[in-house]
Amino acid sequence: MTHPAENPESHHHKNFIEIEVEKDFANKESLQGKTIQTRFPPEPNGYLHIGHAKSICLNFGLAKTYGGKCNLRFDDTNPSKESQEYVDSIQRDVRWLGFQWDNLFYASDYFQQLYDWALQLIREGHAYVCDLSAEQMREYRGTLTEPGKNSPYRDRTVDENMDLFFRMKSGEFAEGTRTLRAKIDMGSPNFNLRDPVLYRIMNAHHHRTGNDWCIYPMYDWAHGQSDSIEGITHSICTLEFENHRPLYDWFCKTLRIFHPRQVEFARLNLSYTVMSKRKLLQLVTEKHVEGWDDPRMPTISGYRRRGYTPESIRNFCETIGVARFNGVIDVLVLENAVRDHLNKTASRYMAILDPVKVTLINYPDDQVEELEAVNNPEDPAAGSRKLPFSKTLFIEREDFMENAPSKFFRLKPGGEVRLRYAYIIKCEEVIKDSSGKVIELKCSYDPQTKSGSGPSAERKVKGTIHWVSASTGHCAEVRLYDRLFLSETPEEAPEAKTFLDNINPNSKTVLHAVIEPALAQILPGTRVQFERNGYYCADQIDSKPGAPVFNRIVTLKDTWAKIAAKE
RNA sequence: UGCCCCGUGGUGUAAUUGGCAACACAAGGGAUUUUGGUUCCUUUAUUCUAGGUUCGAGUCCUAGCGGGGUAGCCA
Repeated sequence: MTHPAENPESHHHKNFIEIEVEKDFANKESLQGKTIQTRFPPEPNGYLHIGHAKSICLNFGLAKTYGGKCNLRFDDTNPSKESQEYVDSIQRDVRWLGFQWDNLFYASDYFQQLYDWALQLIREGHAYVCDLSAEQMREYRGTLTEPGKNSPYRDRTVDENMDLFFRMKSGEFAEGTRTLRAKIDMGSPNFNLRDPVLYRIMNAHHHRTGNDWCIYPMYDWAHGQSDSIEGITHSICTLEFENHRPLYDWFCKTLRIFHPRQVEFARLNLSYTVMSKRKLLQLVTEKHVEGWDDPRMPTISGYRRRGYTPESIRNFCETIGVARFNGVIDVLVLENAVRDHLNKTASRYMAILDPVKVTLINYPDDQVEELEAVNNPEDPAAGSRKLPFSKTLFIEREDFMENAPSKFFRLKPGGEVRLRYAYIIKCEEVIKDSSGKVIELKCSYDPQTKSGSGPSAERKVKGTIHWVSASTGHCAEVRLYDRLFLSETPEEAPEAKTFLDNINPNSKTVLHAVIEPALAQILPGTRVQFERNGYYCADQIDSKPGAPVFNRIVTLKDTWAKIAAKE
């Protein structure tokens, strides 16, 4: 047992699981001389989401903190919902998050052992074959207030059970006609102990075992024993399995096998986000989004495509902590985590999303200047680049206001503003089309104020705006993503509505921006900041050489929007 | 309605054996700034309720209230 490594990069305070783990290794006889062994146990029936990231960080983090090991184990006991595509995507996502498993296992690796253990249970009088239909079984199970009734098949002899179970395995019976059940207590206040089903008959092709089996173990029967086989010391799972713990313990005890400790924690809930795998699947299959990796999806692959960094997701998981209280985390916390990381690492560029033309009336017609621009003020090592400047430019439409409030520090008629890394300009004339829309601003520039050219350039004006030279600018597709749901709690839909009714119809906006030349050469996957606007990622799939397509990762904080909203 | 779990600023998480309730984010105010970004300073605000044990309770006990989970041959 080693002690948690001093980690200077985080102000980590121990969560309750770490405290329990430390206590266990200090006190439990069975753990002496051992190191922690955890596992991340996804079912390959969908893509991983941000909630899984919490579990991944926890399980791999625990192993790392205490010098132990963490396995990746696929809980593949229900072939009707699982596939190799999901297995592959899960491995990719775990690696991308920055974790490497010590062993790769599948619950299906243990099907034979599980079967043998079932035989042991039958032999020792702890399991029986039951002929009740699913509906009958429900009736026999009882209700919240009434105990269940014993199945009429509960007292079959060992020989009869052995024979029937063997024939179940041999494919002699139709799906749904028989189950193998543990013989525990139909009167238990805990439903999980009312003779739970261990095996059901399923004539399904399994992505790994093919057609070897036609009986498949239930979660409860497979999970704890898989943990036991792998020597898992701490089996971390979410709160909804809390009521299963007595059963988990019963199996280990009755089978007399290594007994891991199940510890439950609260799953992640994010505001404005759905986290249920079933609902995420529905969004994909019904085409409300463009796939599992749609940048609006809370999947790991969605965040990756969107441009989130693994570091920011790990930091997020660290920030939110681990507890047994079921709360909701504000998505802002996640967004802040990316901003925080990207602020330090992303190079800045000029891009105009909604251009308006600016003509500098006193600037020489054919002159082009190469201006020096800092790539990242937070990181001197990022260096600088040249920015072409000329008579005709584009600025952001929202950086000009004809009747501006006093606190508006950008361009207005007769007003001055600095063009970042360039000159101070003054708006002399506003040109509009017949509909009244501003189409051009005629401005003068002050030649004394060229950035970095000495004391005369130090003149202060209230605002600085970004710009792109018209002659050298490129055009690029930009996708603006907003939250997928309008409701803070999308799963809570009013009567006769579903979470789909809470979808934000404007969660994706595609536009064409004017970008500075350097930005046009950016490699797919690169994350950049569009100055004064937000962080963007050159899409890995749709970008072409010299023609990047940008996904907005997250906007910059916008204090002005807050001020303007107050007016 | 049974059983299990959980209640600490607006949100999330801390608080050695019971010993000055703290950290982050959010919100407000200010400073700096050639990004209304970043950074820095600062303010507001917390133990669900009622009893009990104790010199002393967020922590222990009892009751109440509130929230969540649970009646798949899903995981």
